[in-house]
Amino acid sequence: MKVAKKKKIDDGSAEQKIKEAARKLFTEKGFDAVKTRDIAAEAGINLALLNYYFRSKEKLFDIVMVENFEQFIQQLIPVFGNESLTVEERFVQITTRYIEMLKANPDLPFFIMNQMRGDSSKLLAVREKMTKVREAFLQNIGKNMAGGKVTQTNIAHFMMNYMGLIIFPFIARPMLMKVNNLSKKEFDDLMEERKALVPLWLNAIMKAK
Amino acid sequence: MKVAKKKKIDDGSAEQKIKEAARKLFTEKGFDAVKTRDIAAEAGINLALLNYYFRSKEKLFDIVMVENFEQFIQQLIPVFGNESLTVEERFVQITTRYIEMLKANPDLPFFIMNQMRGDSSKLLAVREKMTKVREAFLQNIGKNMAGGKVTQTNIAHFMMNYMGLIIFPFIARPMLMKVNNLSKKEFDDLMEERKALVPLWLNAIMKAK
DNA sequence: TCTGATTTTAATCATTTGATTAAAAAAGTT
DNA sequence: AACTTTTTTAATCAAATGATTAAAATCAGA
Repeated sequence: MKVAKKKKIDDGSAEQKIKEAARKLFTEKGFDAVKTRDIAAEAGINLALLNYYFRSKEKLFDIVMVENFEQFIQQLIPVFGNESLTVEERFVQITTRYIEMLKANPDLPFFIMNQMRGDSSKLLAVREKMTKVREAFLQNIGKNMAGGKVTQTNIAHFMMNYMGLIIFPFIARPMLMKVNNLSKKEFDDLMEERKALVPLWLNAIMKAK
Repeated sequence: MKVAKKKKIDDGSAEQKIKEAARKLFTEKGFDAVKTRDIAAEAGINLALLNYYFRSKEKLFDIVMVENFEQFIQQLIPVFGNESLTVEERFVQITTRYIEMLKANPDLPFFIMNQMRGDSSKLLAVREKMTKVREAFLQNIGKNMAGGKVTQTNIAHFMMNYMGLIIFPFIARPMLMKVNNLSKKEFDDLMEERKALVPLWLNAIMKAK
């Protein structure tokens, strides 16, 4: 009677476990830094299973990437298009939602920025989504702009500022936590504050000069 | 006098060429994505030379990293400490200098952020520099703050905002260029504009609410 | 020019890493 | 149970990769 009990506590299918492990590691460290054996270990499965289910490391990564891009962009469009809200309300709502999402996925922005460098061949799948985001911005910043009219330049600066205020803290999170001696909770509290502050600041920026 | 002519066009010693190639590639793509053979090829030298001069890929990377960190921080301290300038003037000058430097080294911020994640063992060499930056900020934002007094929270938010406005565009540069269809020159022109705009915006933010 | 040190090269090694294979184990069907 | 299919494993492969070595080329000083 050797393996009478056989620990089959199997939380979730192997396929699912692999995908989750891959998502965690890839998002955290990027494609090159993660080895297939790391993923197998993290998922607690045999290395061969990875190739059995996903054919290759790259295929697995692609899946993770598309999902991550979706999550990164997802939240923006619906709110921006909501006609029953004033533009200002939209920005408050977007900011709140977005920071909320980022608190749960703090490594996401860095992952995205990392992908946007490197080979753009993979980005075909997400290119149209990017365009949509730009259009959403375009239709929402017109009346708030200082001069009153929207230019190419305006839009670019605005995106940089808005995304910078929301996203940058998460990209720089490890540095900010080290430099300012912040615990994870303290960092999250700061982000919580920014839900209300960023729209305020953004308004001040647009009115400035 | 044998080798009077000898094609010794040799721009720089092999050691220098290796370091430059390494700096370029590591800064662009990170440690894992760059292979020692890539560096050798880029430098136009034999692979063994890399190990002859620098012992290992990691040693070479460490050199590049420390130099990059120096460049990243360098410019801040002297200006922040300049007593002959008003605080506002300091921010204008820092912003201008910093954007100038980043235009010449657009991949630097991403490299730095990338290093701050990952193993913090290597960061011991740059830790004190980080602390200095924080102190410099601390001594320069007091009087401009809305409430008049500086708190832990204030500093952190301020760093996020200021660095976000200056640095984030360079981190998101590939994305911003794709989404907004910007040429390299157009991007640089935007950055040029921000030299004057960021201090303005920053002021507006601090006064806001 | 000769000699010894330095620099560079080609060839090779050992490990890592992504992937495959053949077979065992488990689950499902009749 | 008998079998068929699906899932999982251990063993192994081939290529990529960081590193080393011994010898060749170059250089510096007499």
